[in-house]
Amino acid sequence: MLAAHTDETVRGTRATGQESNSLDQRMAYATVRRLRAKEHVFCEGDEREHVFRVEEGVIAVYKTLPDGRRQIIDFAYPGDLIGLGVIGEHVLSAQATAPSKVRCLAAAALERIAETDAGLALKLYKAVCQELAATRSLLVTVGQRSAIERVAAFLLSLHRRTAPEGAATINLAMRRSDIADLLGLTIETVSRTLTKLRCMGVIDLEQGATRVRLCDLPHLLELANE
Amino acid sequence: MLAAHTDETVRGTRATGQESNSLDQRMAYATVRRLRAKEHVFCEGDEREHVFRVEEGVIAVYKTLPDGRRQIIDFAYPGDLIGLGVIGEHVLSAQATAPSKVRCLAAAALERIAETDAGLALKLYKAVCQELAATRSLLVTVGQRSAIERVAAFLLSLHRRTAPEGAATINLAMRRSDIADLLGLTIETVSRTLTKLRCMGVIDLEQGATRVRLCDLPHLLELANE
DNA sequence: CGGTACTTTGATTTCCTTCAATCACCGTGG
DNA sequence: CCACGGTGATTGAAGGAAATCAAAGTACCG
Repeated sequence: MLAAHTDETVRGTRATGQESNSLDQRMAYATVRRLRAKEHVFCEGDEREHVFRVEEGVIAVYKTLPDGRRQIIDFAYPGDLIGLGVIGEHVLSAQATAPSKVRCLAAAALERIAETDAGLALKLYKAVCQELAATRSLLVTVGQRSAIERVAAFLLSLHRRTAPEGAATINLAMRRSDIADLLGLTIETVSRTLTKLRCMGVIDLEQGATRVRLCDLPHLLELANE
Repeated sequence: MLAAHTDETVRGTRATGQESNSLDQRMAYATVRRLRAKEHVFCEGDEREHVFRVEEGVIAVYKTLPDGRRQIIDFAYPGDLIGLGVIGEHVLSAQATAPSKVRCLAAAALERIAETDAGLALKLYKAVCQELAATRSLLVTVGQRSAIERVAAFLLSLHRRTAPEGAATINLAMRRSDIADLLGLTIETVSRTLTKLRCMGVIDLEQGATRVRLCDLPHLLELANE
């Protein structure tokens, strides 16, 4: 936890607008890149030149094992930052699961500024802390929960992070295989679990399995085990 | 459960505003707390007053679910910081798995200094990035690997983080239940897997199952799948 | 339409968990 | 010194949750 090592994704800080706004300033000048579904933002081994902020869509940040198994570390939604904290090469890959837009920031410049701008450095710190909390939460889910608990927890976190206030319907914007690789399950198990939740009356699947209506949030919360 | 914080006065150093070594400076004045095996450094829900640096022993940082299941997020070894990046209350618990010593730093003071000291802020940022990388690596292990791969990966990471240069023997300094809760397995599976590794001639168990000699590192690396 | 990519559902297998018993280690006190 | 109780580790047998294998169903797009 000390020592110099590399690192990657980070969730965006809430747009405070106050304090040091070096980050926001640079955002305004950054170019936007459009991505089709399945297109990569960067790959493991790529030189790390930019930090990205998701503007639209969903970006899956993941790690692949030599034999092809894949663990998705996080889905980045609009407002989230990815690519922070890396020295040298990327150790993770990032891929759009749906058509997306990202804003590109020169990484070197950002960190050079942070060396003298405590406000910006603190902002980066907070952003990474938030990302760490999310990763820990996923670790608990994957390490301790059953399939139905994992899926319930995933739906709830998606709801919390992307649904507008009060909306009960969430847009998956990703395939079953993405959910499976996030939760450490297979696509078959994800599919079976979703149908089980539907039969229980907790959720409803709409529009060719891409949209999910959370009919019974309390029950879903209970199933997720907090 | 609240740990007694009787001996924790951090002697009054003033914020020097000096760059890179504010952290080390404060370390020098911080008091050391001794912990017995199983004693808690802090618990979920405790007010977060300090950041700790492990001086000796092993501290397990973990999260418990309402029904008692436990996921260890990380083992902190000498040199590691714990308790960073928390606002308000602790959401995790930290417990010594063996007799340990930690150095206590006032969290509020540390972060107040970071507000104007970019060097310190950047240091905190790097430390959290480091921790994030470790957590992600564990997530990949727990989400994708089989029991034998998990145990092999654990032994290797323990070796990397704690073994002196060239040493092939590692000291577990924790129970099977701690390893199980880290890897998302049961104590029985951990035990069986260790004996299987012993039968394969990859490791050797010494001193009442608390020390492990890694006889065949290349094979272990292969088993861990990178 | 026809083809592709993705999802769902079913049958079977596997790995890990659960339950249960035994064993080993260690400090204590008779 | 050794019987003892307690904690933790190991081992075995049985059961179960999810993986794997296989096939059919469904949406999408040229």
